[in-house]
Amino acid sequence: MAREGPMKRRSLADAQCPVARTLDIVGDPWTLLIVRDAMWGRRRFNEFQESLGIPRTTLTSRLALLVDAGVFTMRTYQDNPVRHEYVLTEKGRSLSPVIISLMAWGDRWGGFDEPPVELVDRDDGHTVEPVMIDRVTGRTVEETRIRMRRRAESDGSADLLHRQDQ
Amino acid sequence: MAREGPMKRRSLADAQCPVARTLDIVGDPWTLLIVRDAMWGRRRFNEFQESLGIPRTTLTSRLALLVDAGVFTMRTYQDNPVRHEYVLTEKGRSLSPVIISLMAWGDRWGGFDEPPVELVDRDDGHTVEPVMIDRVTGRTVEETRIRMRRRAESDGSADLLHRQDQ
DNA sequence: TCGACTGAGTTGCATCATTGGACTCACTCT
DNA sequence: AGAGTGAGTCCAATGATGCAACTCAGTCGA
Repeated sequence: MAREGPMKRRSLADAQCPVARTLDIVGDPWTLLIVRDAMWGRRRFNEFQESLGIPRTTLTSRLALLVDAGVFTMRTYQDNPVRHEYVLTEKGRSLSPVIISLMAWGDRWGGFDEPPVELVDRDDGHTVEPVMIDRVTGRTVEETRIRMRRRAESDGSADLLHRQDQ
Repeated sequence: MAREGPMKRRSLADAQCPVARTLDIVGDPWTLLIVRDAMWGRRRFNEFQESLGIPRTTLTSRLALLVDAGVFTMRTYQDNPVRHEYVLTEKGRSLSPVIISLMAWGDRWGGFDEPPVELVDRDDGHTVEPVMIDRVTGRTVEETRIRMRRRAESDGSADLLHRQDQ
């Protein structure tokens, strides 16, 4: 039976879930590492390529997608031959909570003896301890019993992340 | 020139970066959606499959990896035929800050008119506003000028996420 | 009691994306 | 002049993803 049309990777760009839409952009194994590297200050093709060991072809397509999605801007810093660097936009910089929570999880569960990276305040040098809290109560998200509620379609509501086992 | 050895997808399981180690587990397009679904209370194969529209083969391998990584536990709720459900472990539940920051980013940049999902406190019903702060100063991560410092190897230090353009 | 259905997969195959390696092009440095 | 560099592109091979159909052990409804 002839299959018709290409088998495209599903796109979540128009999903109703904000998590899905985000993952449509950053939900592949490389993208968030590139963003992390950019936050470390890297901005050139070869810097990313060497630091990550990512295949050049993959990096090319990844960067194109990210520029397209508005996470990076391409700035030409030299013509002839044309060379550009990739700088995070405001949209890209605001991924920092994502990166930081991934880092925190890795620190806790990654099997390190001690966290290999620490965050320090650039001004006074103290060690930053990132936590996600509820701005309203000031309590951490982990200690709050959170329920997700769907707004439109007005039907769903479910408990989030508290043990549902028996 | 004969290529030798299979061309395996690179593994970041032993990377020195906690972000990389985390992405080695959850850095594919489906995994975090499965975890999100589990936080919504889903636990059975078909619940995930229908809700996500994920191919069954992919779901099978994804769940196996996640059980293997300790993010889910498999609990048999019926023998003959054997049926199990997938429940988040403590390790899995502690991915909530990741999911929540992805959601926050999607709400802000996903092009929604209004956030389609909201988080409410299950006890008193108020709308939870998740923010990532520095526990030390209480300021948000976005307003803090953060520098990353590598611990071991003791060489690296770089600014994080503040505009490096000109 | 027979047939339809369900849940949780497995099997088969087609197509897509990622890899690793080599090649290009337009300079620049020694 | 020759080597090096930065940023890619081109290619073939392999692994991952996608779709459809099949299985197997029961359960439901008529």
